[in-house]
Parts: sequence; structure tokens; C-alpha cells
Amino acid sequence: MPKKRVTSQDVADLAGVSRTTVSLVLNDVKGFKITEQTRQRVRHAAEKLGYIPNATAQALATRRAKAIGLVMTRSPHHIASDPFLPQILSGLLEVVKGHQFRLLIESVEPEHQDREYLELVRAKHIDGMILLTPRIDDTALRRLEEIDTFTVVMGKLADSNLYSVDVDNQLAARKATQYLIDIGHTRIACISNAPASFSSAHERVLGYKDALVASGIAPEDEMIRYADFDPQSGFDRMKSLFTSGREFTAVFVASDNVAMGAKAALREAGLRIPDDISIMGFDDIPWAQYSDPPLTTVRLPARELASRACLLLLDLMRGSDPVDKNLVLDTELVVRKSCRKL
Amino acid sequence: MPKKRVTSQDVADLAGVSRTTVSLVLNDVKGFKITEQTRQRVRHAAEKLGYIPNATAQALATRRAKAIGLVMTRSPHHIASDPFLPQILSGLLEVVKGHQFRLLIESVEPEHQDREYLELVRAKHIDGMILLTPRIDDTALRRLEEIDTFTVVMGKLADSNLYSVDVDNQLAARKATQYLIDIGHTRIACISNAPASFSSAHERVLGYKDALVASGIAPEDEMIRYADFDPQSGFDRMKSLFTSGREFTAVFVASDNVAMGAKAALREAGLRIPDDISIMGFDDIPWAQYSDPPLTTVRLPARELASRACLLLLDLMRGSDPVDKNLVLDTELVVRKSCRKL
DNA sequence: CTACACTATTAACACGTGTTAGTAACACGA
DNA sequence: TCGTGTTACTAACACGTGTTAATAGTGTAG
Repeated sequence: MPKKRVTSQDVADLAGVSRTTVSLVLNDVKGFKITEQTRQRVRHAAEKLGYIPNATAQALATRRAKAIGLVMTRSPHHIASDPFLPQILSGLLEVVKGHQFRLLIESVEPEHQDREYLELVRAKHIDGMILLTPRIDDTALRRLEEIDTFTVVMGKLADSNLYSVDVDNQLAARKATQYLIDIGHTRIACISNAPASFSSAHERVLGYKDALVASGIAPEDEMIRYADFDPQSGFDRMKSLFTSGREFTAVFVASDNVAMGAKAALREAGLRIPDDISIMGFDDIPWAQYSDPPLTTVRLPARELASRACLLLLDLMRGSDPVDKNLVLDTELVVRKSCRKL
Repeated sequence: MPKKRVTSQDVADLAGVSRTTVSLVLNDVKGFKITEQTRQRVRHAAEKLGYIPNATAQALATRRAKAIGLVMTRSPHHIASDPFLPQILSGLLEVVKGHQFRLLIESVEPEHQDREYLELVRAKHIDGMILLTPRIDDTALRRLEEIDTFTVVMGKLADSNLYSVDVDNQLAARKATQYLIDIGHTRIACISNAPASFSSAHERVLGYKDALVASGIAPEDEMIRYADFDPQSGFDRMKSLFTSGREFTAVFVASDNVAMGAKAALREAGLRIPDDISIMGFDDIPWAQYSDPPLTTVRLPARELASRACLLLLDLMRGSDPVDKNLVLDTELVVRKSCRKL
């Protein structure tokens, strides 16, 4: 019942040549003279037997797995509610498939980071890795720089010389906040996307403050909250803003996902968007435009971010030395209906 | 600079034993008597050298990759907008990690299915696979039954004897529709989640019809539309329902994601939810409860579906023969605010 | 002293491929 | 005849592990 495994030896036997020749022909190795006739024979034999090379053996022999890993340093809960994952995966898959690579997904628990990074790489199941939204304080990450492994970070890591692909979070947040100011708002609250230890959260708040300061408005820490990725935390932080006693006519929520929860809190408080309060999002997740009202937000090119990271990684592994270690993609303000002119 | 690779031979040398002994000790192979003393020596040596076995070589020797594949037969576009992917991944990762397996993501283009399935399996990069929402007419899938590979389908495949994990889509849709009837609706439209060739879409429409018939209401094909997974298609189908000239007081949308678009269309038409039209969703994606109004829907246990599929697959590979080939998980009606009592 | 069992360990092979060094076969000019 | 290339291959090793059959070493009964 279990079909006999077809090896290159079988192909060689059928074609009446050596196993070496089979390898040379099928891999189209240059620098070897092989008759067109025998080439045909080998290809025919391979076709007839339905020969599919054993990828594991190839990996062992060539010392490259032809696979890259997407490594996430998050809890299962956060993975489950990450609205970007599908886009990122889509971007990665497309590139990876085009280059005949495989994609491995790995999540490392914050506790075991030290060991897990090493195992992943040294076990040689992957040739390189793409690191997703690492924490600023990720010490284990530092060690990666000492390891001879190709790594591209999605999201920037301060003081690191790893390759990275990211948007300019600070500038994007600044532009978003500036827009609110431009249409007349001066009392603007802020809910960031994640705890301040995450670089993206930190930078977005900085951009928010930049815009305020540039217009002569003094930022107040009491009007800033740090959410925790998911809608529920947005709901909670918004209520927390209410109870702070501060007045505001607009709120910049540095994550559409978090904004979903924030909006629910506004609704619960009987406030209307944008009539009573304007809300500015960040990310432009697929549901933002179908929200009620359609959410004004900053488009984060998630898919392209992923595919560019992947291309960069492949370049790196191919031996080339890309000029810009830190690739920065553009964001775009997407004006919809959730912000009102004052 | 590139650190010398540490092999089991190095460990053996340092410990003063043979490579075989190293393997026996580190893998804790039973049936061999080895002094506790040498065990210690080997473990110490391994620790000191930071020995991490080469997974590829292990895979080749043991003939199992210790990896499973998540295989999706979808276009990149549909992957990017799939709201379940994060939950599924989360469920899979949790189980996979617990069993020291790796997770490989693969998407196969509908055109090349025949060959790709085979390559995936025969190349032996994975020991088994989980198939996501296959199409009813997927002929290549049929061949999998002939191959000696462990496969678990998420979503049911008619007339197949592959193992599967799914919910009872028909029953769930019936209960959802029944709820609408129970609160007084009789003119109920339906927008399914996907083209009819997808089993889940087909079954959900059947359930919808079941409920109508059971209450003496004649289903009309003019009140049924088939969407295409994403919000945009929901938007389009809802407008299509308007132009059909049929009147309805409620609509059952067999996908929350599609419902997002449908709601936008209702809004554009100046209809209020649930005052003018009640809307029932399906899936309970994370954003459903933060929608305005919070969406009444049917909870699909996506994460559990994934983890159960994974557990089933692991059982299968371990050689056990599970009693129920087709596991069916329960759904639950989640009543929120998008449906009004007539 | 011999035969035998038992213990702790290892030599040797297998897994399926890529790749380098080498070799027969043949032609060709001197 | 001999040396020199050239062509078209192939034998043999490497990759790093798991696993089986065998082997020294040691006590024990006959």
C-alpha cells in the first residue's frame, strides 16, 4: 500500500546513467557537458517515475533549508486578535512562493526567548528570519546580532544594526495629529496602540506630541493612554479618558483595532462621531472603511511591508549587500468621515 | 567569525564516548543500559558546547520532519482579508509548540493544485497537513485520499473519507434564521459567505432555507445572494438585493466580514439597524461585538476548531485510530443588538 | 578451565541528496 | 607510438543524525 519512495537512484537506473548525472541534469548545473540525448533520457525517466527530490536530503547536502521563518514574540492571545497577520502572511507567501521558498511560523514565549532564537536558527530549519514587532527591551534579540543568521526586523529596533523594514511611525502620527489641528481641533487626546515598551507605540506618541508642540499646544500626559493591541483595551482606555475630567474634541487612536473598542465606549457614553467627538485611527485595517462612520486613518502598507521585508531577506541570503539597512515605506492619510471640521 | 558548527561528534569527543552514546543519552532511548556517570558526562559536554542537534539531519535519519503544514487553497487576496487566520494560527501554534512540532504555511494556487499537493508531501518537508476550507469541486483533493499522507480537513468535504473538523454549518444557519423568525420576521433575505461551490456557503444557505420551510415560509432564490468572502462583496450583494425589488425586514449574512460591507450598504441607503432592518451575522469575528450596533451572530469556535484539528492530526500521525473521523464542534447564537423584535 | 550470560559501549550502516576529483574513451597532431 | 586535449561521464565523499548488530569486559555456574 505505501508507495515505494522514488529516489534519484531509481531515476538513474531507469535512464541508464549514474546518480550524479541525474543530479546535474535536473538541477541544470552549469559547467558540465552533457549530451542533449542523455538529458532527455534523464528527464523522461524522472517524469515517468514521478520523481520528487527529498527536500530534507537536499537541505542537508546544500546546507540551506530553503525556508524562512516568521517569528513572533507574542502571546497566543495577541496573535489571535492581530488584524494585520492575514495581510502580512499574504505578502510573505507571495514572495516566498515566487522564490521557491517555504514559510515557517514560529511564536516564541517571552520567557524562553534566549534559548528559542538559538534553536530556531542553529537547528537549521530556516535560513533566515523575519521578526515581527519586537519589544524595545527584548534582550534576547540583541544576541541575534552576534549570531551568523540573516534577520530582517519588521518594525524598528533602536540602537540595533539589524536590517529592518518599517514606516516612519513618528512622522505618520504627527501628520495624523496635524490633520486634526488643521481642521480646528486643539484639545486632542491620544490612545496609543500598545504599551510604551513597544517601539511603535512610543514613536506614535512622540509624533502626536510633535504636532501639538509645533502648533503651540502643550501636550499633557493626562490626555495620553496606552492600550494593549485589542479593542477591549481601547474601550477601557477611552473610559479612563472620560474619568480624567479633561475635555477634548478629538482623539487620536494609534490603532484601528483599538479604535474599534474606543468607538464602542464613545457610543456607550452617548457621544456621536464625528458630531461630538472626532476620531482618527491608524493602520487602515480592512474594516476601517466599513466602520460607521468610515474611519479616517493612516494607511500602513502592511502587505507591502511584509513583501519588502521578505525580498530584503532573500537578497541578504543571496549574498548581496543592500545599501539601505533600514527601509522606510510611506504612509498615507486616508480621510473618511470620522473627523469633523470645527 | 562564523562560529564552527557544533555536532554530536564534538560532544562525543569532549565527553570521551562515541557518537552513538551521545545520541542514546540525549534522546533518552530506552532499552539501553548506560551508567548514570557517563550520562552526566555527555549532558555536561553538550551543555558546555551549546550543542543543538541539526534538525534537518534528524529529519533525514528518522524520516519524519516534525512539522505539519497549514495548506490554503486561496488567492493571496483572500488570504489577506481572512479574519479567521489569526485565530486559526493561534490555535495551531499552541498545540504545535506543545508537541515540539513546527508549522509550515503553504498556499496552493487553484491552477497548480495537482502537482503542488504531491510535492508538499513527497518532498517530506511535512509529516501531515491541515487543509483549510477546500472547495467542493477540488478534484486534486481527491487524490490525497490515495496518497499515504495524514490529512485533516477544516471544513467538511462531501463524499470524502478524509478526517475532518467542522461545525454543523447547516444547523447553525438554521438556528440563526429561526431566531429571526422567532422575533417576528417573515421576509428574510440571505447573503451567503462565499460562492456556492464552497461547502460552507452551500450548507449555510440550506440551513437558512430549512428554517423558512419549517415555519411555512417559501424560500425564494431572488432573496439569496452569494458573496465572495470580503466586505466589498457584501456591499455589492446588499445593493443587488435592493434592486431586486423584494421587500424584507431582516437579512441573514452568513459571514460577519461580509456583513461589514452589507451594513455599509444599508447605511448608504439610509436604513437604520435594527430599526429599519435587522441583520444577523455568522462567525463572531473579534470586531463583531464592537460594531455599531453590536452584531448578533453565530459564534464559530475558530481557535478551538484549529487546535482540535491539530490534535487530531497529531493523533493520526502517532498511529492511533480516532473513533470519529468527522469531529463536529458546537456553535452558539450570540444575541447582541442588531436584530429587532417585530 | 570452559561456556555462558550480562553489561556498557561502539563500529558500521542508513537516510537521499549535492559536489569534487578523477577516469575511461576518443580524436589528433608530431 | 606517444603525448595532449577534450568530451561525457562517474566513483567517492560529505552533510549530521538515528539505529542495529557486534564487541570487549566481567562475573558465574558447571
